[in-house]
Amino acid sequence: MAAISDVARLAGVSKATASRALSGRGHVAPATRLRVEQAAAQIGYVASPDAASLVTGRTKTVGVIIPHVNRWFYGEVLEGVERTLLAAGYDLMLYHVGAPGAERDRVFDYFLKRKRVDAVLSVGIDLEASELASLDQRDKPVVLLGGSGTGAARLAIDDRAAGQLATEHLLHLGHSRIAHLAGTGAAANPHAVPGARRRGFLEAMSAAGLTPAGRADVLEAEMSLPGGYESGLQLLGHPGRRPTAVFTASDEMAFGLMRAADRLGIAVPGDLSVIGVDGHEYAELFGLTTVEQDPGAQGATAVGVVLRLLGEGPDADPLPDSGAPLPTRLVVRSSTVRLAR
Amino acid sequence: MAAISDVARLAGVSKATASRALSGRGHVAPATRLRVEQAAAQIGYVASPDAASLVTGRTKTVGVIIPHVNRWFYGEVLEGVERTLLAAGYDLMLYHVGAPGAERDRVFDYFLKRKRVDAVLSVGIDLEASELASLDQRDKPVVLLGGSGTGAARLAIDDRAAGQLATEHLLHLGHSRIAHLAGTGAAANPHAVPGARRRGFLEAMSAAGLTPAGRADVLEAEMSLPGGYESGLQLLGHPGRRPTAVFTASDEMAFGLMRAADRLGIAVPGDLSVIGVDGHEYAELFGLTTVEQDPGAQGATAVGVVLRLLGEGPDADPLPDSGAPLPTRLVVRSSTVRLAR
DNA sequence: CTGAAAGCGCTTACAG
DNA sequence: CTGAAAGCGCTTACAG
Repeated sequence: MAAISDVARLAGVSKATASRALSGRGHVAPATRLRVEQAAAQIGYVASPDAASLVTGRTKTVGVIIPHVNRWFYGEVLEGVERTLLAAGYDLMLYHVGAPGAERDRVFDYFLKRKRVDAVLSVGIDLEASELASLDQRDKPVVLLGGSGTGAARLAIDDRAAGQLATEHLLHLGHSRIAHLAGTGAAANPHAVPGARRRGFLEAMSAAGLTPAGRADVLEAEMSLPGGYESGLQLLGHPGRRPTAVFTASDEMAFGLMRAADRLGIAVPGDLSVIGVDGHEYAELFGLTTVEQDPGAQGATAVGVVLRLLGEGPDADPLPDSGAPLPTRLVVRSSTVRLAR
Repeated sequence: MAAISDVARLAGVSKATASRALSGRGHVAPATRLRVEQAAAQIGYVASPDAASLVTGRTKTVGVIIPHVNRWFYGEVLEGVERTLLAAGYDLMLYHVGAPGAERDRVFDYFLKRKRVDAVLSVGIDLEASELASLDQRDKPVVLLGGSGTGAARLAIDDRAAGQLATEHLLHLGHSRIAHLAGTGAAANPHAVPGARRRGFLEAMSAAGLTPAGRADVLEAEMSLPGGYESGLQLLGHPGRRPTAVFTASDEMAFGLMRAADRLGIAVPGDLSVIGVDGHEYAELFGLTTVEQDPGAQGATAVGVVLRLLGEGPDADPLPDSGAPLPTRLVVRSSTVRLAR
C-alpha cells in the first residue's frame, strides 16, 4: 500500500512538501507540485483518511440517522443526501434508528459517540432530549430534517399548514363530512409530524364550524399502505354514516385507503374524495390529489446546512433561514371532486 | 475529548494495559480490568476508531454500493444489510452508484480506493471488469448480491429459473399467448438480471412449443411502476391480437401494467393474468401472483459472507455454498387464473 | 518555497 | 499480568 513517503521519495521531496502539494494547502512551487502529482499518479497513491483524520480531527464523514430506508419518502431523502454529500467529498455513514429501545440506544451511545463523524443529520426522527444532549456533547453539528427535537437546526415543511391546506381543499369542494387517517401517535404527540398534520385538520374543521363527529372520524395507523388499508376498511366498512372525503396523513396511506374503498365497492372520487400528503412517485398514476413536497431536494438542502455548519463552501454563504418552512404545493388530480348534491 | 491516556492515568495503569482491558485482547488481571472499566465509564471514554484503524489496518466499516435506494427491493436489502452490520459492530458506508459515467468512476477511483472500508458489498450492480479489478487490487473482500461480475463471491436467486417458473405457471393455467415485460437491457445483456429472467421466459415458451410471436411480445422498460405502465399501455393498447397473460420482470412493473389494463378497460384476471417477481410489500394487497424472494434476508446473508471473509464470527463457520441460489417461491394470488375457453 | 520534527490516539510486539 | 517504546500514515507549526 503506497504511503506518502513513497510519493515523497519518488518525487525527491519531503513528506511535508508532498502533503502540501497533494492537499493544495500551503504554497508549493508549481514545478514541484507537478512532480509530486505525477509521482502519486504513477504509484496510485491515495491518502489514508484515517491518518489524516487523526491529525486534523475531521473525518469528512456525516452520520445520517433515519427511521426507515424502505419507505418512499425516506428513500428519496437518502438519495438526495447521498448525492450532495458525495459531491462535496464526504462519506455517508448510515444508521437506521427505530423505536426507543436497546438497539436505538446503541446507535447513540456507541456509534455516534465515537469520533467518526463530523456531523449528524437526523431525518424524520423524534429525538429525545437525552439523545440530543448526547449528540451536542460531542460538539458536532446536528441538523434535523423533519421529526422533532429542540436545540438543533431544524428544517421541515409546515406540517400543520399542510394538514390545514389539505382539509381546506376538501371543504372548498363542498365536503363537510370529512375524516382523517392520522399517523400513529398523532393525538399523543401534537408536535411530531403526525400530530401537526392532525392539528391542521382539526383547526380547518373547527374554523369551518365543523367538528369531527367523535373519535370515529380520526383514526390512527402506520403511515404506510397497509396502515391506510386497514384503517380504511375500519372507517369505510362501518355501517354508520360514511364520510364523503378523507384526508390521509401520507400518500401511501391514501393508496391503501383507495384500495380499501375499491374492495368495499366505494368509488373514488364518485363516492369518496381522497387527498394525501407527499407527492409520492405513484401519486400521478393513481390520480391522487396531494400536498406535494420534494424529499430529494430536502435532503440536498439539509446537507447544505450541514456543510455550512462545518465551514465548507463559500465562506459568506449564510445559513438558510431555518425558520422558514420548506416548500409544499397543492397538486389537484382526479381523486378529489366537488361534492355531488 | 477523553483519550486512553486519561483512562490509564485515572486507573493508575499504563496505556497498554488500559487498551488491553478495554479491548479484551490479551490478559489483564480481573481487578485491573474492573478499575480500567470504571475509569473509562467515569469520564465517558470512547476509543477513536481512526487511531485504532491506523495501527490495526481494519476500519470495521463495510462499503455498500447500490444502484437505487428508493426502490422497494433495494430498500429492503439495505435494511437487512444495515441491521446485520450494526449488530456485528460494523459501520456502513453508503455509495449510490448509477450508470457508468464520471460520478460512478469517482466512487470507484476515489471513495472505494481509500483505506476506509474493510470490504465492499455490491448490491444489484453490473460490475465492469475494470471496476472489479480496481476493487480486487485493494485486496479487500468483495461480495456481490445479485447484479453481475465475475471473480468475486456472488449470491443471487436463479433469475433464469424464476423467469421459467413464472412462465410455466401461466402455461400451466392454459395460457399460450403470453407476453413478457422485461427490464432494460434484457436482450443486450443475457447474464444480468433482466436478461436472465427473459431467458427463462423464452426457454419455457419454446419448451412448450410456443415462440413469442415477434418482438411485440417482449418489451423492455425500466423495472419500475412507470416502466410497467408505459410499456403496458403500449402492449395492451395495440389494436392487434392481445396476450391473455403477461409475465413482468418485477412486481413494480406488474403494478404499472395492472394500472394500464385498468385504464384500457381490461380486467385482471378476467381478461388478463399477470405474474411478477419479487414479493413486493404491496403484492398481497393488489392480489398479485409472484415469484417471491426475500431481499431483507438476502442482505443479511450477504453481510454474513462478508463478515466471514473478514474472519469475524465463529471460526469454523464455513462459507455458504455460493453456488446454491438464494431461495424463491411461487405465491399464487388472484391475478392469475385458468384461461377461459 | 521547503524540510525536520513533533504529534494525533491508539495497539502491539518485546521485555520483564 | 504489566509497562516502555515503537510505529501506523498522515499534517502542521516552526525554522530557515
